[in-house]
Amino acid sequence: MSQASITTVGPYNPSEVEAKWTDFWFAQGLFNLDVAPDKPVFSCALPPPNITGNLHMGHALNGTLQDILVRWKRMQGYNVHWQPGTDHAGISTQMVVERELKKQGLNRHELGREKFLERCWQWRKEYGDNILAQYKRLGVSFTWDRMAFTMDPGYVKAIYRAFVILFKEGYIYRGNRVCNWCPRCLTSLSDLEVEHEEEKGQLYLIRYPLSKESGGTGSPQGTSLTVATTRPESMFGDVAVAVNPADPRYQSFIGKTVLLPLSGRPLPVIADEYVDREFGTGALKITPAHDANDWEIGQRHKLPSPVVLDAHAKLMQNEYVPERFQGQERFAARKNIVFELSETDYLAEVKDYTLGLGYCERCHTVIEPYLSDQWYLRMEELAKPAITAVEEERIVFIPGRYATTYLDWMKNIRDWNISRQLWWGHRIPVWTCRDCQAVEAFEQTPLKCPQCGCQAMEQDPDVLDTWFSSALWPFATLGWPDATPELRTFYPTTVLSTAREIINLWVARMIFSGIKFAGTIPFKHVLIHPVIQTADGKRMSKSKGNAIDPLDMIGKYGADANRFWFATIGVKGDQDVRFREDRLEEYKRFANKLWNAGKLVLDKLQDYKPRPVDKDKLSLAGRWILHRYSLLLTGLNDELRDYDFSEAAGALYEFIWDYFCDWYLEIAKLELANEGEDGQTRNVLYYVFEGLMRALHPIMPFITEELWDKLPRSEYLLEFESIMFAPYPRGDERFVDAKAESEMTFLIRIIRATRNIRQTFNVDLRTQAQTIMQCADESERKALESGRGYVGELSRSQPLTIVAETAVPAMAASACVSLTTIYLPLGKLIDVGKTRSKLIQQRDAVEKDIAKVKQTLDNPDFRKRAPEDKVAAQEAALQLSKTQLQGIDSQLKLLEGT
RNA sequence: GGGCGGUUGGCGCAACGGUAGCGCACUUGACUUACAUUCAAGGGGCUAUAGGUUCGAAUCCUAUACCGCCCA
Repeated sequence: MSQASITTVGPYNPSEVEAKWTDFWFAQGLFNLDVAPDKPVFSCALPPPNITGNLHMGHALNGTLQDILVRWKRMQGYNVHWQPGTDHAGISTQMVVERELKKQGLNRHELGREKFLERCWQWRKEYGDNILAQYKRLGVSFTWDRMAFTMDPGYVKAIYRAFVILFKEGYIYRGNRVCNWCPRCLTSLSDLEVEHEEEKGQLYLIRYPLSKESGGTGSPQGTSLTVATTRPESMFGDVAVAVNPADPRYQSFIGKTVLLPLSGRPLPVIADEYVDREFGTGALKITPAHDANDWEIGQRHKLPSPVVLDAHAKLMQNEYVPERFQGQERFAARKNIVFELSETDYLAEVKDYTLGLGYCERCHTVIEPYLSDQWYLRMEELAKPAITAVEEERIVFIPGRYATTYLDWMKNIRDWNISRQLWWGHRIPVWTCRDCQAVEAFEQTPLKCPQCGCQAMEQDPDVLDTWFSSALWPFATLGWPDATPELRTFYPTTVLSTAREIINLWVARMIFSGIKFAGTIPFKHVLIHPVIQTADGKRMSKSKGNAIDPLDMIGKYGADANRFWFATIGVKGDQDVRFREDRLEEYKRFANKLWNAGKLVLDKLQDYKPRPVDKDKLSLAGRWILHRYSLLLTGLNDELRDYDFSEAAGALYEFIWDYFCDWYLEIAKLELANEGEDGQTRNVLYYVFEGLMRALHPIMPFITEELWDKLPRSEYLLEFESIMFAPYPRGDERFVDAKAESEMTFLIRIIRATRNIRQTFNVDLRTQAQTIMQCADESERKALESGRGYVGELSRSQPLTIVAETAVPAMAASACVSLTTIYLPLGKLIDVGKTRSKLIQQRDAVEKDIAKVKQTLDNPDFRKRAPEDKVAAQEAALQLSKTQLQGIDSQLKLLEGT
């Protein structure tokens, strides 16, 4: 684009600039993949967002952090690939499509499987890429031409390959057991898709009378065993009552028979260690088909497991359920059953009780434990290498504490239910022969039964858990199982950045899948970013209506400002961060500040041709800013390497605003007005500002691209089509200059102290005022002399006298900085009382310092045990404070004379 | 029940064993030729509580309290 200075007035307008560069980047195809084999590789895979989803704060934060790394590495000359794409999200998508259907008065069963899937695909086409367009607004530099979807043909191939491998090796098996069932979604769920919450409920104490055969009366008035349950509606599925074998209360019951209330069915009383004697009455009804723990007990005691609740959680029509309750929904049934129990004297007591309930993660329906056939993945063997990979730190979590989260789960791993009773997803590639009952997995639809050769093969109706497919994401997107150049180049990926809630759900599964299928770990570093909460520390949720839409914020403050905020969050701080709009306001102002600095710089660099800085001809301010700048760059590269995003952002903010704008630019204006041929100011100005744009670019890509585009550029830099390919700057050792640092810091303090005096006495900063600086210390005085120009101008001290000793002027206001005393002979402007209180305030502060340092130094153990340099530092501090105190005292004494 | 994180000026956060900083808010002054989305100056904190380690603790250890997250 063109070189031009900025002529606009008024504040920076991010939306205009951001739209312009988005268009440019895409029009030029700058984000397309380039498999350059000779460059070092940096790759990462975006956690594929759900096709039903919209960009939320977590996505925006995570996307920004990855983009910062990607842009930084790209500028460092790496061969970069950032895999984008979306996830078909079985349950969620099916839910939204069903909701759409419902509006039209339809349901999926009326429509049929094939038609329903067409609707899903239609939905995917219409809305599936919404979120990617939203990501675009954030400025993320995905490898856009490698967009993937978990139902792309190539991806599907990977899934079926993986499944068949696992099946043939015996890792996948059919299991009939109690699983988590959502009666609304009508599917099973894995343990991780169930949310546990506590709720106030009731504990029902029900009498199970001892049968006549066992010596009871068979009625609730006679001898009975009182069992405690939170779920009376499941009682018709009871097959036993269990007590703890060591419980003295129930010894006599063991082996006897009790009768199931309302039904009369006899139940054995069994003894099992599992029963907690403290819970309820210590007697537990056993319902194997409707409780996971009861299932275990039932198995141990070889008990039957009658099913009494159907897939919709309604009481079944079978011989176990009394007719009058059949077809009742579980919660209605509970009410009715409890009512009848109390009417018939079976109900002993109802207690308030806080119970832990499982809810479907997607639709928040209470989970029903349900006995059914499901496909399970045997986990123990698969988990082993995935555990050692993290234990041996071949995979490192950042922050490190999340390795514990992962390891705890992996070490207690249970088999994974991978089948879902859904239609949208990857249909389980297992066929059963209707003739010979052979069961086999195939990558492609089999033509005939491999056993008997008949053609009556029937595919399993269920689909795979979505996480089974996303577990393959880092390599399936690169072409696995084929040995593509992309797979060879970009696998394993460098880093994965994601939210902590999916460490087990997704990260863990990618790790064992990567090791199993791609032969090695899928990534080296796992970044876990914080959760963004509402301003009052609540979880953002669309249904609660308290979620902040990042696109609104981008519209209001600009993508750059939002990105900067995300960078300040980083991954190393708290595990939760509160959303505060004033932070965005702050970074919008920061962008504006930078923009205006750019305006000034461009104005001063009109007709400028880039030239190297002549180090020997630098002014103090030039040396100082180059020193600061070099430290900044060295720090930035270290911080980004260590994933210290917030440190990097903070350093840039401080450098740009506090050093570059507040001090250097002000001084540069003075120097430019006065300097001659050899003057280095424009060289420094250019060198620092141009590099600064590159340094900031990964965090704020838009504004930096715009300003950099307008800057004059050397032949070398002109070769780059965009700042995103220009080299990331590095600190230059030659510019490190501790002396410039200390001198400039001293001068800044002098200027501030002088301004302070003037403000105290209402001396307008626009008028010049006579100032005397007295300093007996030679090196300090020399620094003052060399900075005379800056001090005089920036504190409006004219004429400025610098002396070793002076007779103190009458009626002067004063202040001490280090070993220097500043006097402003203000004559009648002086308010003696004010001056004195000001001095006393300073004196108090210095005395406090002295007291503290003295306390340390007077401690003999300190001198004995503390390292020498610490002792010396304390002594030096004491000396300095003492000198300052003398200065202040002598001024106070003079004041008494006036 | 187990694990983890947090508690620092009014608010949100830094400070990674050596005299507690930043932003917002607040007070005062200034439309100074890049910027009032700005500039200048200022006030405000015995770092949740109780012990301990150390010459020295916001920082390390142990309890307690409260807030929050994850797993069962």
